[in-house]
Amino acid sequence: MTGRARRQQVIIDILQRQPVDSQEELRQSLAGRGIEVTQATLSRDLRELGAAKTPRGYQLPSGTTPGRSESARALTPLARTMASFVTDIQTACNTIVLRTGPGHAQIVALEMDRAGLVGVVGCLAGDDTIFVAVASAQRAKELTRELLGLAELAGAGR
Amino acid sequence: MTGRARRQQVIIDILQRQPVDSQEELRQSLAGRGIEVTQATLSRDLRELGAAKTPRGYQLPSGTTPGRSESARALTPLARTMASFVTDIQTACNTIVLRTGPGHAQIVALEMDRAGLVGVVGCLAGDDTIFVAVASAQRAKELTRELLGLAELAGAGR
DNA sequence: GGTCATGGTGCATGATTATACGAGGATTGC
DNA sequence: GCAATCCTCGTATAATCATGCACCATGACC
Repeated sequence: MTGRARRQQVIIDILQRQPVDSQEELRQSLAGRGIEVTQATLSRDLRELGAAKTPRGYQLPSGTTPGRSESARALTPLARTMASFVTDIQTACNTIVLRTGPGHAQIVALEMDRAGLVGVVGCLAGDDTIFVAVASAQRAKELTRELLGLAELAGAGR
Repeated sequence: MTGRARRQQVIIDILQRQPVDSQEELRQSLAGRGIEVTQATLSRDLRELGAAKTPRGYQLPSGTTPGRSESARALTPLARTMASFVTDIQTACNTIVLRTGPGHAQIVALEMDRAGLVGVVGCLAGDDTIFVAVASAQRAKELTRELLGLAELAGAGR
């Protein structure tokens, strides 16, 4: 009985790393980390966390932070840039769209290019928007989660 | 008489006015406005709109706007701009690409942003080209048709 | 210790949402 | 016209989620 708080912390971590489309899927991910609970408990946890079920999986409300536990990666230039300028990230099939403040898209795109993110086919930046073409929809999903983390946005829309 | 687009506009309107906790509740609100459909249809509509089910009811993704209340759809700024500057429209999966005369892309993209088209995740304009990322390939198709109409291009794309 | 209140959980089940399938209408090409 | 196609939607049902209830553990209090 490691505790509810800890479990919810792990749930946050999982949701930020990978797309989760159902509570059953989440249950299995938790089991993989040695935490076994029923779907009913997850239903309660997700409500308490304020998680939303979107067509692209469960999303945490913005402001939810991962327990610095495992996500403690030193801040890369990309992370700093993203956290500073990116205001929103959305996925659509195999394309990721990032929004920034006016005039900042170029800077962010430059850093993304330098970072050499796996699966990224190319970036195209305007004034406040960046399109990222990704090799596959699947990879786009994953990448979006990662980028949301870097940008410290936690949840996508609203 | 494509009730679908109209219905989705009404759904957006309802979701922005009052909390809706279930599709059944939404169904009743729609019925109150004279639109009668089944829960299955709403499930599809909500997915296309990208709506998320949160502990506080259904939420629309940021950027979704109420859209012209159908009646005022006569000659919008978007329609005028599109008809004036857009020379070609093509769809690729979930991305729509519009071509304009040299230097006109920015103007058109600006109007598209203002229009708050349903399903549009973001626009990016160069000099004579505009990329539009759409939430789904399905929605991209529909939107392309609508845009072709606005641009008075008949069957340009495809 | 005994009793009570509180919080967290599983189980079973009700409520809600998603989807496979097919019908009906519109459009296109012949 | 007629067949082929594409859309949209309802029906039926599967899949998923929420919750009433009971149980157990813990801690406060007598």
